[in-house]
Amino acid sequence: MARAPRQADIAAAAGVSQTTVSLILSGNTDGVRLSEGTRQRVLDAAEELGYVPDPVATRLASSRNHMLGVYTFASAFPTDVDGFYYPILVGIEEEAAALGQDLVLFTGTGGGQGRAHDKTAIRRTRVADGCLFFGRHVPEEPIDWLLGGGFPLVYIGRRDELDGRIPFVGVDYVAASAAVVERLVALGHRELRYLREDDDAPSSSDREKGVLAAARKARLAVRRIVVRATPAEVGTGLIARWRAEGVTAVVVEETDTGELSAALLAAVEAAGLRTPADLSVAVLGQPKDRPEVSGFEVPRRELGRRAVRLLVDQITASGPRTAQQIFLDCVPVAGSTIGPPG
Amino acid sequence: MARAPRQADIAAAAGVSQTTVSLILSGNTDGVRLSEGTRQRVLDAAEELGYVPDPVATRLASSRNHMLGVYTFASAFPTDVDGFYYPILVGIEEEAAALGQDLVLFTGTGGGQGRAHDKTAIRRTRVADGCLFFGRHVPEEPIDWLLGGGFPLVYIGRRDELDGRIPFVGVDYVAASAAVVERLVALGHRELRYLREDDDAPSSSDREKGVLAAARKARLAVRRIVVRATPAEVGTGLIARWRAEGVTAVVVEETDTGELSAALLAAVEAAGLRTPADLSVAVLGQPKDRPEVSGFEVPRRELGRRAVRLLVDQITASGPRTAQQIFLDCVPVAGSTIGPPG
DNA sequence: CTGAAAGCGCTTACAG
DNA sequence: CTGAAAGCGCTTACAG
Repeated sequence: MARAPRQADIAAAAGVSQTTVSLILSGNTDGVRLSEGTRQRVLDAAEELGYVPDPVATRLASSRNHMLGVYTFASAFPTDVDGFYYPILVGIEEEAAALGQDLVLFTGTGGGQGRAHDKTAIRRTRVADGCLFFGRHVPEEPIDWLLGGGFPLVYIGRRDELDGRIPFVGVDYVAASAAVVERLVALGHRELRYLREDDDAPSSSDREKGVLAAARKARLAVRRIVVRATPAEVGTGLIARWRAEGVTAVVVEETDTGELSAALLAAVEAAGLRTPADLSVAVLGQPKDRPEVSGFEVPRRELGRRAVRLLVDQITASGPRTAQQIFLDCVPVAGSTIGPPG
Repeated sequence: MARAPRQADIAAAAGVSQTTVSLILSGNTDGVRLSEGTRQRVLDAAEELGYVPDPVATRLASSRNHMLGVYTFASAFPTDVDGFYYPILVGIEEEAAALGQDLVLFTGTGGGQGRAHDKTAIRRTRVADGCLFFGRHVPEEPIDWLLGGGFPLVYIGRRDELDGRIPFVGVDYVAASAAVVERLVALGHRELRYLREDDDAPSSSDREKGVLAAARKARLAVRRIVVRATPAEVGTGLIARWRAEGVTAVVVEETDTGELSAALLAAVEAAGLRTPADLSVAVLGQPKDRPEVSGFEVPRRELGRRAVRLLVDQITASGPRTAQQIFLDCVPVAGSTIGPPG
């Protein structure tokens, strides 16, 4: 195959030095004056030869290649929870395109022999100018290593590992969850439950925090509010017990799989209850294809866009960067599954 | 922060040359013998200093960067037809991971001022070792340019532009469509229609070819079989006319948007007809979330996987490459919307 | 068995 | 206004 043209080839064609080609093509004309004729000759030759800068060489020499990494700890295109991550990716692509950045998807996690493999794969992200990360956990060592080396990175989702030094764009689940409980309280509910999965991701504990804060503020009995369960454990038995306890409203978390909220809604139906007449149900998030369910909408697309912007900010920032942590607000969804206690 | 250690630092610490360090660390010991003592000293020093190879430099020096480009003419993460492209991307990612390749998503098309922009953006794909393309059209000039330069590329979907020199992985719509018609004929249908969009993409004309071939072979009257229509034109009026003409079965193409098949199924229902009792309906493809519809399944995930494999083959092939064109078979979906003519 | 040297394709001082 | 040179951190012939 014919080799890709280099700056040297353009230089030969235009009768100038390779340095001049570099200066002209990179637009790096600070304090440098070049004759318009030379400029045009070089640009024409570049066009003629179909020149495309080699990003690897560019990067080695200057440390900018207009590529943003996207590191997902599982799969960038998950087959099970596609509905959840997809909008984030859409946002990332939109904003990257708008800012003239290409995206590098690191697939390294596929081979997967655990931690050791992660380490190598994560370090590979350095081929890009910076990298977006998402996943439920933070592999502290390699991330610390990247951070220590001044490598720009942004997490999607709140993270408090590494002494809060990880920049991220997260969702304000605390406020959104509290707002849902406040609405229920305003409707007159006094006995409610918060159903969550038994997994301590920040998004889960933030929701719990919001729920409890709002409950305390309304002086509700808080002791029995939080109920941890797997989707399999959610059935008519649980519903019956709650009814016996005088529960009039249930709030359930929505995770990436959406299984818990689906299980609850199914159990309520199986128990022959109507919402909100017999029981108010709100989801902390928005279940797929169920716009009638009360809760809130996570701004996923915006999450992707903001993460890209924060990352590019970091890359182009000149001074020492301070960890930036951004929270986005959720949009309340009125829905029709909550109402005054029956 | 202290600069990340380089091979030179290890060399200094171990009292050897940088070359030796490179040889030992890269395990590149073909025909080279190193004393075990030196080896151990170098490895210890590397460990001690926390050495990690710089991926950028490694790639510059070894001229392969293990990155595959993915060029979509619209958006890699489309917001409207996500269900269609997503499985292809899943397949691409899976196979890329299996082969140790990262993916570069070229987002350049977002800025979009038509052809000129395409050209630049497409040329940029050369930053990767090779590139996958998909989209309904082929921008001949830049693709020809890439091909001429020996740049490895693979299209997803059959292409016959550029004198058939474009390597691709396509779907055998001809055979799959013919098989559907053969099934209908075997059931006893003699008067059928093929409903297609008014757009001449290869995937549409291939379907038509298969339908007509099977119809001719069964000696059906072929003149009125093909009906071109937009989704908006498909309503109860059309159904009524077909009924009046004695039509007992309708075959409809499934495109990326799925609008045409959805419109037909809706019209049939609106006309108060049952399938297959009153009318047999088959879709050439598989409508989303309607597993009961008869037709065939396009192996989209496999399409992605095979495209990646073909691309990597091209990249690693040493001799002159010949254009490779691969067709994948569809999987018939029995479904329950076709039966003997009522 | 190991080192000096050239080169991957760029950028960036530094000289003219 | 433009060029020669060094350097980014590696790999890979080529000498000893």
